[in-house]
Amino acid sequence: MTTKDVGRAARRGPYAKSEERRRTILDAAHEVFAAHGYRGGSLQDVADRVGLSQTSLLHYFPSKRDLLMAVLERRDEITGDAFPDDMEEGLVDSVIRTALFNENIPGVVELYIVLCAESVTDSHPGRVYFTERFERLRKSYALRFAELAAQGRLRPGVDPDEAAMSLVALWDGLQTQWLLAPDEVDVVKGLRGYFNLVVLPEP
Amino acid sequence: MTTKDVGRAARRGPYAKSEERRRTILDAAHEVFAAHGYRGGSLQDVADRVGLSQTSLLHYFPSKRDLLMAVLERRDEITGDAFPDDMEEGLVDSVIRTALFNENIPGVVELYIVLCAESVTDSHPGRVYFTERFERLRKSYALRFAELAAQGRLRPGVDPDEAAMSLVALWDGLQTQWLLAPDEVDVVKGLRGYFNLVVLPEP
DNA sequence: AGAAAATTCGAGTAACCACTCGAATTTCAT
DNA sequence: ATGAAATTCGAGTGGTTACTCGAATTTTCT
Repeated sequence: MTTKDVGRAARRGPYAKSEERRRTILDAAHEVFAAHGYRGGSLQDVADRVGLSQTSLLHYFPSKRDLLMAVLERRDEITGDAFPDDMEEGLVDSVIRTALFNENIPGVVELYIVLCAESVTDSHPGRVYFTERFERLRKSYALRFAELAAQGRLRPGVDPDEAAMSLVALWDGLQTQWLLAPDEVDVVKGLRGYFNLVVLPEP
Repeated sequence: MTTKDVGRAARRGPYAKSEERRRTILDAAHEVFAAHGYRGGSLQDVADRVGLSQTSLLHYFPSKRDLLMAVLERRDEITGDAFPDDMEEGLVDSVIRTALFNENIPGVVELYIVLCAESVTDSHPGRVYFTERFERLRKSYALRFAELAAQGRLRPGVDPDEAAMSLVALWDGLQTQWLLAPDEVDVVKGLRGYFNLVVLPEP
């Protein structure tokens, strides 16, 4: 007996392919929620894409809400959102690089934009996630802007907290417009324009 | 016979209370779509709020899609969105005034933010509305920024088109964050900050 | 090999969805 | 007042939803 033998319960871990299954399910759910939103997307649709019965899907994620939360967590892993504090890179370069990268993954952007706005509706399971995410982002960016200010590289009169809030807002808003009119809206251009206004060139 | 008498068809207009009914239905639908989104909101919910059967509701708006379109049209009427070109007032004052007004009507803002993002999903009936709205807004603001530029009141190096795009994006993004954290986010403050960066004070 | 746990699924549930149909009731111009 | 149109609704229709249950199958550990 390798496990605690209380009674006869011999707990066994998940089987070999389990983790991979979970990942393919999450990828499918990512697509579905991006294309139809949380309320508009169905478990059946997700199951079909994986080639699994809906019942089996529910074996891995016991409810639709759980599936959504797992998708959001996975999104953080993919985009490395959990570690935005790579202090090696400057704020500006970091943001622009990410924005450039996002141009190649409209699906991820779509998921984010769609679920974010949907989460402000009544009792949406993603609400806490996005509220906390925004708080975290604002704090993180405010810190970076404050550092720039300490180096005299922030335009006088600009408040780091306000700049952080505005940067997040601008970025999201640009992405929304970009999704609706990819040929007319340039996210990176908009962000560069804002940085040019707010942060001064190195001395 | 006051009408064309082809055959015996005697068309009669809607009854007296019809228009008022339509308006109360639209108000209820506005609430429902704001609270649950288009896909998440149900005709039954709307009908219940009006105190009408679902069938009667469908007499006024023959489909859910029609109801949504009517709600969006009504939104334009309420906010006077159809006439953004009140040239008497400056761009800055006009935007700030509207933003201040919006603080008192979170429901209208919520409807806008929720449906806008939802409209980027597959075959959403509101997609055309929002795409065109953004185009119109960008063009209108670009014109106003260009006017400021002609007066030497636009910061050198700022492109009017880009400023218009960014203003719309910033505004929407701020509203989203405001809905999720009303006490921490100040839409007007953010907009003022942007204007301070972009437009120069009068000579 | 044997047994238990993990995985799969078919069938079903109860609720809800947008929408239709046919018929009753109310309004209103004549 | 009367007849036709506008309005209302009850009762369905076919479909989908998330989710449950019980049982069969597959994997893995001993």
